[in-house]
Amino acid sequence: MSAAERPDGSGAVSRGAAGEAAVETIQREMTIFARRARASAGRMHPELSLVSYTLLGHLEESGGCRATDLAAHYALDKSTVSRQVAALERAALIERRVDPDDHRVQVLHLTGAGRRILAQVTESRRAAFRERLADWPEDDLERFAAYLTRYNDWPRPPEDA
Amino acid sequence: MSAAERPDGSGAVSRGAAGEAAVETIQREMTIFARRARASAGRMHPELSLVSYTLLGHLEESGGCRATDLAAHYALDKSTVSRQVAALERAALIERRVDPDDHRVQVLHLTGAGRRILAQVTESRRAAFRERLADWPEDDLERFAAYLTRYNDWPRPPEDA
DNA sequence: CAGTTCAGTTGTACTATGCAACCGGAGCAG
DNA sequence: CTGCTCCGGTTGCATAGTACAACTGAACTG
Repeated sequence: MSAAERPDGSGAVSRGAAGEAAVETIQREMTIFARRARASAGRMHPELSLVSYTLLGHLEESGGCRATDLAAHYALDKSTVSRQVAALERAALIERRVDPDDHRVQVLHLTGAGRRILAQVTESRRAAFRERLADWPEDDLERFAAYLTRYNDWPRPPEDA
Repeated sequence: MSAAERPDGSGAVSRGAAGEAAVETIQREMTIFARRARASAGRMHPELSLVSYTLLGHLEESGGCRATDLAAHYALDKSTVSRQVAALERAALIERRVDPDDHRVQVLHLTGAGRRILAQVTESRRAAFRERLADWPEDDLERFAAYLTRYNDWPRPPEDA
């Protein structure tokens, strides 16, 4: 049962042998990437771990949010976020502002230093990517970017039928 | 200095705005993927963490090797590998055979159970990837696979000129 | 006002990891 | 053979990141 064993009308196309091989390759390469990413996640930058970087990035995009939002968005425990936030605050990269409307809430904001470090790390990462992708034709870059986006855009929000 | 500031003849193409945006997207999506992979690496499978899975896979491919080889290949500390190996042995997924030629060396081999679990985890991962990629056209799968392979194939071996 | 809900913190435990120190066999020089 | 060194592997720390559970204090609800 190599290919057309999908009688489920799920909208899926049947896979030929080539498609199966491609899925296999994607799995393997994603695994390799995940392992490497894991290995370098801590030492991504002397200042910022991958998680901290992500949290800071979220604060930048959102223009400030609550720790609980971060936890929910990234499927982290609130205690984990609490400690990460504490560390980032200790490093003066973020600050907490108690929400005047709800004293339980602490809205997190990037500080100037936080914005600076975030930009710096982003730039250093961007440079690394740019170098790594330096000899890719522009067409391939755009297709690869689209594929990655599509890959990550899953599971799609359960588009309530 | 947005684009054609690369007077270095490095073989790199100059990037237009679209190419820059694509690099940016690739960076962002790879970061997202890395974060998710990190989050699920431990609970990838009740039996096997991502690292254990990788080590088992290497043993399968290589048909047995030393712990030091694993450490070198995956840039892990030998102590880390030692402990992982100990756990895998405890779980009876691998066995050690002292090299008769060099009593310092323990050649690691998959056991039957190890092979079975590895195959099972591989299959379960493959099924997950298949589902995730179910509605991708075959052409896109193949291109995506090729892009990922190319991406991971870096830095290339220092092709001694 | 009392009970409940919610944001966040803290205590505890566990896993993964690295570094450094160590152990024991192997190989080599004399 | 003896002694030194090299090397594979283990073990003792220390650290980071995480989760779970219990707790604190504020806010909402009836």
